[in-house]
Order: sequence, then C-alpha cells, then structure tokens
Amino acid sequence: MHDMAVAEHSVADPPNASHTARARARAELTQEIKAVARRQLAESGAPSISLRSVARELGMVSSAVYRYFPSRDDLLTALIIDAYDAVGAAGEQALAGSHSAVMSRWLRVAEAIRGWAKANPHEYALIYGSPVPGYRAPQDTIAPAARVSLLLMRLLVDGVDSGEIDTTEEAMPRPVHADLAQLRALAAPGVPDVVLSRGLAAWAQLFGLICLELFGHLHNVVHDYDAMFRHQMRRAGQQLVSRG
Amino acid sequence: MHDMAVAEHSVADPPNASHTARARARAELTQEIKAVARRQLAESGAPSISLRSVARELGMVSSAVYRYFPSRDDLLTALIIDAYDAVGAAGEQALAGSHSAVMSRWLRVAEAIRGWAKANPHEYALIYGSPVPGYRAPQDTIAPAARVSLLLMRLLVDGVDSGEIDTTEEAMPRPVHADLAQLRALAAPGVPDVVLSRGLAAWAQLFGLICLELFGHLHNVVHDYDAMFRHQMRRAGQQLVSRG
DNA sequence: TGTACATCAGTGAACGCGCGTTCACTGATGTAC
DNA sequence: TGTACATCAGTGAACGCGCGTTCACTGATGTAC
Repeated sequence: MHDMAVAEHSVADPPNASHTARARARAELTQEIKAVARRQLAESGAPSISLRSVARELGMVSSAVYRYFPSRDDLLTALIIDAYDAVGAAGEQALAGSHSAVMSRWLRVAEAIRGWAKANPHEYALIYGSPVPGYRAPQDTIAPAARVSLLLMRLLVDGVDSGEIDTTEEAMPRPVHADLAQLRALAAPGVPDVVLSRGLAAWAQLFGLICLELFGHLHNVVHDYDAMFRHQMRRAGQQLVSRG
Repeated sequence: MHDMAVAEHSVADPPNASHTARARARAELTQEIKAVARRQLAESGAPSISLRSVARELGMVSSAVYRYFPSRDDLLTALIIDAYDAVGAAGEQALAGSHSAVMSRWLRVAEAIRGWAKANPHEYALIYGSPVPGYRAPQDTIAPAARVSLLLMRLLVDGVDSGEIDTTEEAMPRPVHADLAQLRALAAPGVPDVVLSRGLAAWAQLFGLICLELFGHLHNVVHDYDAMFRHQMRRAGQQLVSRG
C-alpha cells in the first residue's frame, strides 16, 4: 500500500534506517496511530479526532505522538491520503484483469466506490464531504485524490478506442470546450469533448447519489438503496456510452 | 420567513405575549443570536460554532444564551432549519409566477440552488455535506428539508400534465418500482416510474456537481464553473424531459 | 568484539486555552386586581 | 391610575472537562572506530 510513504517522512527519517529494529518499530507504530485515529474517525467523525485521545488509546503519553506526526493536521493529512488511496485501490481492484465491455466495467467501478463508501462512511465524508474547517490540504493529497478519477478517464479512453462509446460531436460552449480540451491533454488523449462531458455527468451522478444516500437525504424516499443505485448507475452508464 | 417559528418555541413561550416589548426584544435577540452564529458558521464551519463565542460577540454572558436556546444543538438545529428554508425559498423565488417550459424552469431552479450554495457555502455544507458528528437531527428539520425537493416534484407533475415530459414506459426493477410508487403516492401524483427515476438522476447530478465544485474536487479540472454547470444542467434537463 | 558517542523514543509536567452547562442571584418588565 | 405579585432576562461564578503543543529529561537503540 501507499500507506506509509508520507507518514514515514513526515518527521525526518534517518537516511538508511530501513531494517533496524527501531525503523520497524517506527513504521509499525505509525500504522497503529493511524489505525486508532481511523477508528475514532469511524466512531465520531473527523473533528473529534485528537492526538491526546489517540495517545491515550495506545497507552502512551500525548507528547510521544509528536515523534510520529508533527501536528494534528499532519495526522489528518495522512488519513486523507490513505482514504483516497483506499477508494482508488477499491476501484482498481474492481477492474483488475477485466477487459470486458465499458458498460460493465463502469458498473463495477461504481459499485466498488459505493461499497467502499458504505463500509467507511466517515472516511468517505472526510474526503468527499464538507472540508474540515481550518484544515488546508497540502500538495501531497493531490496525486492520491486523482487516482480514482483516472479510472474513469481510462474507461473513457478505452471505450473511445474500442468504438463502444458514441463520439458523435455536439455543440459545446466555448469555455466548456476549453476546460475539456485541457482535461483531454492531461489525462484522456483522443477523447472528444462530448464524451468527457458525459463522463463528468456520470461522475457527478455517482458521487451525488452516494452523498445523498450516505448523508441521509434519501431517507423515507428510497428503501432499497442497492437496487436504486444499481438502476441509476445502469442508466448513467447507458448515457455515458451513447448520445444523450 | 419561517425563520423564527422553531427558535421562538424552543424555550417555553408566554401564551399571549405577542406584542409586548419583552416579546419583541426576545424575537429580535433570537434572530441576532442566529445571525451571529451564522456568521461564525460562514467563517469557520459548523464544528466551531459555540454558544460562548456567540454570547461574547453579542456582549452578553454565555449563560444568557440559554434563555433563547436550551443547548448548542438547538441552536444548530435552528441554523439547519433556516438553511433548508433559505434554499427552498431561493428555488421557489426562481420559479415565482413563471409558467414557462419545464426545461427553462429546471434550469432556473438549478441555477438558483447553486447560486445560494455559492453565496452560503458553509450553510450548504451544513445541510448537504457531512453530518455534524454527535448531532442528531430532530423531526423539525424534515419538513423544511423537503421544501426544495417538492419543487422538483411539482416540475415533474406539471411536465407530465402538459405533455412536455416523455412518459414512454421502461422496464424497472421491482424494488425500484416499489420505492418510486411510494414517492408518487406521497408527492407526485400521476408521474410514472420512468420520470421519477429520471428526476432522481437529475437531482443527484445537480447536488453532485455542486458538491464537487464547492468541496474543491474540480480544482484544476474546471475553471469556468458557471459555464460548465449551465452546460451540464442543460444536458440533465434534456434527459429529464425526454427518454435516455 | 568492544567501547564511546550520537541519535532517537518515550516520559511527565506544564502553559494557556476554550468549551457546555448549572445555579443562585438581582433587577426590570409584565399582569391582575 | 396604582399597587402587589409573578414572570422573565441577564449576571457572575463555578464545575469539570478536553485540547494542541512545548520542553527538559532519562534510558534504550544504533553507529563508527
């Protein structure tokens, strides 16, 4: 996993301390601290994660945690990066070794993302819900955050290449075209505006539906969430593949 | 406005104290407390709203606030209700006296909701973002929360009545049909499953896009948010009106 | 293999802060006769 | 219109709590010769 990359380096590391007992202990405790923080996150949300309570739960004194994370924000950052990596991994695993139709791959990714979200609602909220007040995300979070979006981009590229995705052009407002052109250059070579636009629509629908479900806005409206989600994503997939 | 209804009654009211100086002062201070809390919400998010700091800013002692709100949670509830009412009002105002095509009404509502969200991002986050940890929404919030959704329902009913919305039936999984039937009975008489399903899709896309934008997930991807939103909502509107 | 020194992990006490909520109280505003 | 009593708004002090962060320290683990 990418888990440790940032955390390990968040406090100065000895240059070649890869396999000493100390280094192993350090790596393990770093993971344990994150695990405890994640448990507290799952129990009562991001704002109530505190270094002191994490330390307490680990049976160490609060100042000791500062050997591993220089501040509370750095611990939060590590959790955020892990969460992004976890959704990304969940999505990637759903597609692993699968070269089936774009439509069925889309459904698999969508289900995987929702599955992860339902299993880790507070982690989902941490990255896709309201930003934690006072917290400024550092650069380190950008790459992990992009990981899951790249899945959709790859799907679009593949679908266009294989001809599964309808690429009939449509009129596009100039500023929209400008943004889409930049996105194409960055991550989706050969995917025309229409398809990118439909991709964003599908994306918004996917995350919108998950947010509505997770945050309770479909309470008393939807009861069989699984069925509704699958049905909506099937529709979204159809509209992603063929013209609207 | 519906603003005061709940707050006023959150602490026992004198039976016929409608126009005494005391009652007016009470109503005004209730509003002032909410206004200050809203400002603090806008500045640093829901978790950092505190009765003490509100009291401080109003130049009163912290315990005095308890004459108006029996607890911090009740103040939060009042803010949530006000926020729901505000989006609802924004949407309703966008449609006031308009009997134009469903498509243009949809666009107007969508723009109004996004406009309100951009003007009041923390209030938006308060109601549509991650739930405030430890806070349990009381029954009072249900009706105001539904207000804005009823707008879409009315739109669907009107569109079906006028024939603007395509109602060609489609296969629908049984559990999905069950949920939609109940929704129809509750708030959208005469609107067939297909249309309700497309309505939910449009809804998810609308809120999904706003969340993605507001919470920073389109950073460096979209630059002209206004144009992109309008374009996406136009597409969503088309798919709402005619079969997918 | 052994010793001297440097690095690191964890301790314990402290600083300064803010929070929600309760309670007995004073003084002003309202009500009933 | 005037008085006696009840209700209410706001005060000030207190309880008990948790938080992030710093700092000088001890003792263990590592490194270089």
